[in-house]
Amino acid sequence: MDARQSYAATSRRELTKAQNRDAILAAARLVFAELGFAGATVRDIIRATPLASGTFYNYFKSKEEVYQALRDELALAVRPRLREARLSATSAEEFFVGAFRALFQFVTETETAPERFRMDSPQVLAGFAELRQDIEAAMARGLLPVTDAALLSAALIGVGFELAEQVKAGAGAEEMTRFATALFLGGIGALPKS
Amino acid sequence: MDARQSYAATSRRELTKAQNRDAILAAARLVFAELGFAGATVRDIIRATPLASGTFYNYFKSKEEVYQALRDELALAVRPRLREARLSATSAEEFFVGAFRALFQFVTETETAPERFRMDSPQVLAGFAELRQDIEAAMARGLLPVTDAALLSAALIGVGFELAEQVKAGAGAEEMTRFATALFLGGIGALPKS
Amino acid sequence: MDARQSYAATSRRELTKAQNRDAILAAARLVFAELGFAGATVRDIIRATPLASGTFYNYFKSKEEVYQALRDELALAVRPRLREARLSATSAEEFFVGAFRALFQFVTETETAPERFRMDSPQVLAGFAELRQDIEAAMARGLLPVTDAALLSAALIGVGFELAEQVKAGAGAEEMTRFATALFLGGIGALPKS
Amino acid sequence: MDARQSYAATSRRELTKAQNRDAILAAARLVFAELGFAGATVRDIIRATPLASGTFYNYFKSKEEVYQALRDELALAVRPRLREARLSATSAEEFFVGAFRALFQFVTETETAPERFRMDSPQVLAGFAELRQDIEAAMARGLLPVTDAALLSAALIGVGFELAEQVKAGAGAEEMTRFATALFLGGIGALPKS
DNA sequence: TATGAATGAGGCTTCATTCAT
DNA sequence: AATGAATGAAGCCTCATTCAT
Repeated sequence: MDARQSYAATSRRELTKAQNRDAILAAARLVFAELGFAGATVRDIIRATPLASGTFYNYFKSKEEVYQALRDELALAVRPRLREARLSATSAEEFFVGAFRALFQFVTETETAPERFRMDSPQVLAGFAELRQDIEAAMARGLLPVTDAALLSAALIGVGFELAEQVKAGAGAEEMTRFATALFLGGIGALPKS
Repeated sequence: MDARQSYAATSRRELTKAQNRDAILAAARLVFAELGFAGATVRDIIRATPLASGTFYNYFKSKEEVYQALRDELALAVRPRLREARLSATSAEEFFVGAFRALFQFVTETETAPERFRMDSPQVLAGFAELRQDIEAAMARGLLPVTDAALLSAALIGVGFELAEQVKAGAGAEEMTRFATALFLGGIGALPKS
Repeated sequence: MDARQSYAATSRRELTKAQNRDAILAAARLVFAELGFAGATVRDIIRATPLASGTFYNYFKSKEEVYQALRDELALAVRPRLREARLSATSAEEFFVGAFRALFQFVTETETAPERFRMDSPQVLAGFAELRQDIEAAMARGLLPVTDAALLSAALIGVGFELAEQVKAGAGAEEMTRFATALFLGGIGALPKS
Repeated sequence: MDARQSYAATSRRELTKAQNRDAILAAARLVFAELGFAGATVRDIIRATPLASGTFYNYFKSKEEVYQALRDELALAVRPRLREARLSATSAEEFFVGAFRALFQFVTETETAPERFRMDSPQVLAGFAELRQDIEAAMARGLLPVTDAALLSAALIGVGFELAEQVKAGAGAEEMTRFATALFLGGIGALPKS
């Protein structure tokens, strides 16, 4: 690579740097989603990019690190949206509609969203903790009836993740939002007749 | 099996054999729960027993095989109980109480019950299919209001698994049953005040 | 096993002892012939008998030992016959006819005779050395023309083993004897027209 | 390939690659020769090189594969030479001289040539079949007297391999060629006096 | 910085052999 | 002596990571 090329090369290289990182993250998303963390190999990931195996380590120190980056990326993207929706609610209905809609829309946007994998990651657990705090706050504000916040939180998470799977499988985010909201507001009697 | 027979029929050898198999299964339960299928190694499993590495293969042909055995064992144990509870219900309340109680009691009895990982195993999927059939049948019988059975099924699964985690963490099966049932029958307004 | 049976059992056991040893040897013959020493496993051998794996070690200290026993058995059986045939020869023709016939008949009798495997075993090498001595003696006696005994010996061995394969594949011992003898006595011009 | 190109085309990297592959093949040749296929371990092979265990698998997918490569390499190298020698013969003497000389010279050149082990590989069997065809063709052309081609072929193979061992042990290729040729042309009476 | 071969720890599994019954 | 499960060394191979180019 001679001197004449170096300037152009430098800027192209910077572009490439960001692109490479993204390429690896994108590939990792797919691979982890399909095989899980332990089942996926770094080779699987780089094979899904045009890069060489060594290049992987220019961007991430280890397999563990991409995994973290990926989860952080996801959690950092959803958590504020969920938070926002819950905090701005002025009624129980708004609380549920807002939270579920934010979740399901996120799932619709991101191909490989809230995975079932590794629900014990720090970011995910932090998200759960936030949910519980928000529920407690909503109870305090009189938005939600007072009950065991931990259990209500768990129920929301269960229904949220399970219906998110339906969204991933093609169901409409709005429809899922309506269903989940109705269930939490009034139980089976309130569910949309279909 | 009376005393005279028990010695001959269950020689020390056979006893050990059964104990070893159980020891491996128990260890596998723990290890798979902690690390997932791909993350777990056969060494991890045998290290959690007093046995030697080769002994593992006297009982199971491969890591896959213990995993299957574990799955089948669990699913075969819960599925009939859940089924029975749902089929014998004569009201919506009985339907939910029966099903949730069966699940949570099973979790209480079995130390390491319904894992969150690998919900895609044949036995588990079959259990999900059964649930949906039973819901449809209950709707037909007029027990449950008519709504999207797939979604109601998903919601039940989500809440069931999530509260099962609470049970594993020490919550009472009866309390969880009451909470979940109340939620499905009447939504948040019906939840026990706590 | 009570006292009444013990006498009969004792003699039956002795019978069994010899039978077991033979059963193992017979099985080993087949297995080694098919898989070679390293490729064969003790399990392969005992699976070809009605015995249990541990029993193997009541008769042979190791896999190596059966292998030795087998080879010794074979070599001890052929070597005297070959020797006898060569020493009693009074002409070149008798020398070759006698030696080849002894070899090919032995192959016919024993299903799994002179294997191609492990030609470097002590017993086999001893047999080769004997052949060479006998050739030298025959040269000294004027039976065979004087030439390099080592090479003639090698040629005999090569032809002998190769035609023995034909015998194992179904060719007649007499026909092979005629062919080999003719070749050594007069070269291709002397071979039987066919 | 001129000097300017050679540096670029054969980078140190590529050179090493070729060298490593050769190192593995050479080691495998020795190890298989000594222990046979089943007896040899991949560890044995890499221990005979300065490489690491994993490196083996950068060059060959399995133990089977090196073995095949070795076989093919040898057979592909000798077979055409043997063929050529036999097909161009215009007399029985040329037939034998040509074929034996080609074989023994090959053995001289290649350190670890025609092994005695595993004569049943496809390539080796193909070589045997070729020999037989050539013999039949030579009979048809009147070069060789008509006799059982399979048996003559077997005898040639036996003598060829056995004397090849002598060559490997230090005997001269020409001397072995003379000996073998004389034997096939005229039997023991025609052998060189020594 | 990109490359891709080299590395070697570690995974799964087989098997000769031992040993309690 | 016969049995067959237990043992653990050792085999084959994969893979995260390093390193020379």
